[in-house]
Amino acid sequence: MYYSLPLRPLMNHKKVRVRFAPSPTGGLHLGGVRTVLYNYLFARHHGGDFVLRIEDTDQSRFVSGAEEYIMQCLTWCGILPDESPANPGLYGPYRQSERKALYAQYALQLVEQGNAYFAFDTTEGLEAMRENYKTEHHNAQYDARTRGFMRNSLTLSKEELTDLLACNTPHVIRIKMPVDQTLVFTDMIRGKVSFDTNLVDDKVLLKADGTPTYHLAVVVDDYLMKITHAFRGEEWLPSAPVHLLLWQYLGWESEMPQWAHLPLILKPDGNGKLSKRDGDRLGFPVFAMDWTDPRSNEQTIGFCERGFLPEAFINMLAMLGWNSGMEQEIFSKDELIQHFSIARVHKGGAKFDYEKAKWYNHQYIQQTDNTRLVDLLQPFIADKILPTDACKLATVIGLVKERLHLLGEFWEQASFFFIRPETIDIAAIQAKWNENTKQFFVLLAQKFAASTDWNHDTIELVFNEAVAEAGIKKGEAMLPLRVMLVGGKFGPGVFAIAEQIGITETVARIEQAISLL
RNA sequence: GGCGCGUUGGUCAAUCGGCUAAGACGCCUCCCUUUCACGGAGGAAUGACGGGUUCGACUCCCGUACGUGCUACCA
Repeated sequence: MYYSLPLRPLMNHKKVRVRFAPSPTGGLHLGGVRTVLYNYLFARHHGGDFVLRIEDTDQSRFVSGAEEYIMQCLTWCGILPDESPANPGLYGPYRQSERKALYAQYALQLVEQGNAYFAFDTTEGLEAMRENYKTEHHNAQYDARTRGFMRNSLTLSKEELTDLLACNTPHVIRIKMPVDQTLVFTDMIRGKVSFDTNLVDDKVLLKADGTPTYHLAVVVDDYLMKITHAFRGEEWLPSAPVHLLLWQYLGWESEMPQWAHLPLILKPDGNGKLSKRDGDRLGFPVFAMDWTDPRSNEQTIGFCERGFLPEAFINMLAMLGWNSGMEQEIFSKDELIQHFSIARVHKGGAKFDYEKAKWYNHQYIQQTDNTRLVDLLQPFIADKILPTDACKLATVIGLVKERLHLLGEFWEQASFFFIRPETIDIAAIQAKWNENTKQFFVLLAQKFAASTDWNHDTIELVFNEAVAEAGIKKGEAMLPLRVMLVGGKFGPGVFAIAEQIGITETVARIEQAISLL
């Protein structure tokens, strides 16, 4: 038997509605943010709604604070949902734990229709089955081959079943996978995908505690919330036939959303999908924002706290698995919305490249104006900069921004503007140091101290005069002056630095350096 | 093991049968800059493999290899 669902046009008369449905179990991963982003871009592009639904049915994995954390991340990224637990629309509640009562009726309906059944097997019973029926070529699973040997409503007599149910014997409801069917559906990214029903197991739909598994919950919720397009990670592809069948069995086939299974984000080295551990191991963030596990108190750094601009983070993520087809790589959020199309999402997984991510951030730092950078920089310098220095911050940022890839690098690039360097690279000065240069710097300090005008042009004029009077080469003095003021061989133009730190401090740093040589 | 999905430089990727295969990151060289960076110019580096189909294949088909995902009363 061959069964297929027709592909409906992408743009139909219904309003586009998409959802992001995370489990509140911990930090929000790069892949998660990208899924949100693609949902958001697709919804905005088509003038549709973007819904946040919290999939918190598994109490054993629930982590307190995780939902609030997810909202914070979305807020930081600037990709807020139109409907969410915090901002309900017409299709609430938006937490599965609050929708618990909804699901059982549908599972029961499936049992009545003969598409599902009660199963009373214990953990031990299931383990025994997996052990007994596995072969060299097949893993044993709960399916047409094995369900006839298990304790379920297909094998139990009517009386036994009634008794068991009457005694509230713990049980689950499983879908009854049909035999010898080929299920075909059209994925928006992958095209036609097909599955043999004989190879899919009888997934649990309703758990013994009465909560639905993901399989039942997505279908029911997507239906009730009128979701038209469903994006999720590629790891869900193997269970798509179960969901397809559920839409069909529940009689909602014509309402089924179009699926798009997104490619995975892989680790930069080696193989496998990117995990938090890879970030720890290779020294880059994996979560959008800092996450502290309430149980272990383990802290994990986020892109935000590492010094990424949200626009850069979003831009970088958008390009990881999607491409506009143009040469342009820097896209504002509005441009992303305008150009995004699901047809241009890649099929293959993409390795995450932190260097490229930093390059995006670097680009955004360059094009962000200094006053906004002053605000963004606050968390990174609040404990370092005196309030009296705050006014010159914008100027300093303008001077050093072109060498920043992360906001957190600001202090190492600019601390000398605010405080005297703790150590200076004496060796770099000594290479050019002799009695003549020493006399030059003594003279220079005197001239600086006597200056009335103090800006980079006048400073350079004074410097040139001193060079001429001392009879040395300018090249012999430039680098030592830099090292005296900065501490090392780096930083913006030396006269601009002198201007910013002021006459007194400039003279003091020169004199201190001379005394050390 | 089974099943699904994938495979263009080290990485992200363009190409929808005409390719002398874009561009970006990273790397290297040079210029600019008496520092570092920015900027500019250049360079090295790519179609997994084998069969078809075709006048012509990176593009289509098949096989193999490799990668990856799933194979829970987790999502």
